[in-house]
Amino acid sequence: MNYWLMKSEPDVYGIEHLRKAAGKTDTWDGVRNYQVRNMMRDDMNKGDLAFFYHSNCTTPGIAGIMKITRKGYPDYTAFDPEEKYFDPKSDPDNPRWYMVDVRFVRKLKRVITLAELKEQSALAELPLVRRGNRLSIMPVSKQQWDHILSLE
DNA sequence: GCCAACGTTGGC
DNA sequence: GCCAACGTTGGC
Repeated sequence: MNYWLMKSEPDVYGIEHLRKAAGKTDTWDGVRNYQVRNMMRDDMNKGDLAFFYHSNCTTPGIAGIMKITRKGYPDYTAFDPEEKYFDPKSDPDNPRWYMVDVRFVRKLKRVITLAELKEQSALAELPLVRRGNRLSIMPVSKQQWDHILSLE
């Protein structure tokens, strides 16, 4: 089983949106980055756990935990011209973009802030805290996962 | 709102 | 295949 960190802007889609979704489950769609696409398509599996990270907001940080409930499958929002993330180059017969399904597990007792994560030498290798990193989904090692939870 | 960093696009 | 221009991300 793998661990992940997944970013979203809470003004657009935060952990409360997921908590209130039907079945507390939703699609993680709209990813239009090849590196992240590859991870969703090849490496994310049903049963994996992921941190829900709030980005581009007043206090960026980890807000909760979710579970992957469906492994990577074609992101159908890419096929719909009405969708914000429509991509005419993604062919339903040869999809360019993938998504996964996620289910709310719980909120953390408090948001573990980016500033705090940056102070942790144990997390120095986490892409999130590395300069210039732009991955919206990244792998988290078991050691990093446990360390982050110990901060809660 | 600024801007550094980085990915993508497209002309050549 | 190079690389300048452009667009996006996301912290601050």
